[in-house]
Amino acid sequence: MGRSPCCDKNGLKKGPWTQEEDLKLTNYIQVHGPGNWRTLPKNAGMRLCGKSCRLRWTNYLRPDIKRGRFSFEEEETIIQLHSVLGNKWSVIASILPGRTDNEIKNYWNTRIRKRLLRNGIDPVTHAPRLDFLELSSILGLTLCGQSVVNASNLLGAQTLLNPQLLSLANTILSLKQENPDSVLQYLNQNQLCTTSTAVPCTSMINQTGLTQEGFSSDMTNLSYPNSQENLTSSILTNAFVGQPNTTVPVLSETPNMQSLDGNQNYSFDSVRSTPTSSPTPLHSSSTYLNRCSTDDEIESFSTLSKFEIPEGLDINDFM
DNA sequence: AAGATCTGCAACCGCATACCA
DNA sequence: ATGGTATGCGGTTGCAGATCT
Repeated sequence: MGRSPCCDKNGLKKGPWTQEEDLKLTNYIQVHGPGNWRTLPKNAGMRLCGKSCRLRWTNYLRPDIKRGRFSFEEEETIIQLHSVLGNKWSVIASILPGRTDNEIKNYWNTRIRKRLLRNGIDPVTHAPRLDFLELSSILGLTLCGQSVVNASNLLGAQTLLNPQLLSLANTILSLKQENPDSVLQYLNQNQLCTTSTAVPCTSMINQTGLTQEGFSSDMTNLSYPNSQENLTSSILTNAFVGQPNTTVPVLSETPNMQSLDGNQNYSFDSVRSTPTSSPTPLHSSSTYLNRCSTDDEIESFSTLSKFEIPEGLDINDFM
């Protein structure tokens, strides 16, 4: 079956949208509703590709889009869902109300991914990067007289994965394959993506088939008066990392590993991934070293363990 | 101060799949 | 069953503004 062009490209405007175009599209959709994107531009009196209109609407003009910074809870949720779902941005977006798949994808690629790498976590597998860790360990022994990482602890990293969250993700994925519309229905039914009234965790846990096993007793009585999305993300967050008996791998931080300028934050963005890592380079130029944003310095990563690279070690020498 | 480089994000591209005649 | 069309999705690109040298 041949692939047809999404639209007749001749004479169609491309590039950034103007205010007038936004207004036209918004007004048209308010009257006629979204959909029928192919004919929409013509009917709305615009010389734009229907695909472009759909993208503009879903990613920017839709009234239920939440703009602005991602909250810590949202960020944690994204990381945890990504560890289970991979690059299923649309599924992740369906669990984060008001966020679009494009926004989440961009946020992942520009912020989270880099931070994971900086903390020695492979953003694809979400496991510690053994190639780097082994190197770091060896060099730590050699250069500093101590081991930087405990490899046996690293092997326990997979225990961070909560089977309950995995089950939820599986359910969502299965539903999506059977009937994409049922995903939203499922999420709404189980109050996973509504912004209406808050519901105690116990309610949601029961409705989603999650048992209380693995949650602290405090968790089951929590309610989040401000927003349901916080509840959802917090539950997912805690479901993933909050297991009472989970052994979180701890990578020792060595105080003698400051850089010469006293900056304790090292960037590992230029470290090449393991073969199982993302084949896509973070950036072709790989020049993110020593660019720790204020945000990065302020924000803490409760689920991530940091490790440091021995002073004077130039990773590029081992590339 | 100015050019170079980096960053974040909107938008584009092309493939996959659903839908329909 | 087949083939054309519409839509969804994920990867990638381009560019404006920020930051660095």
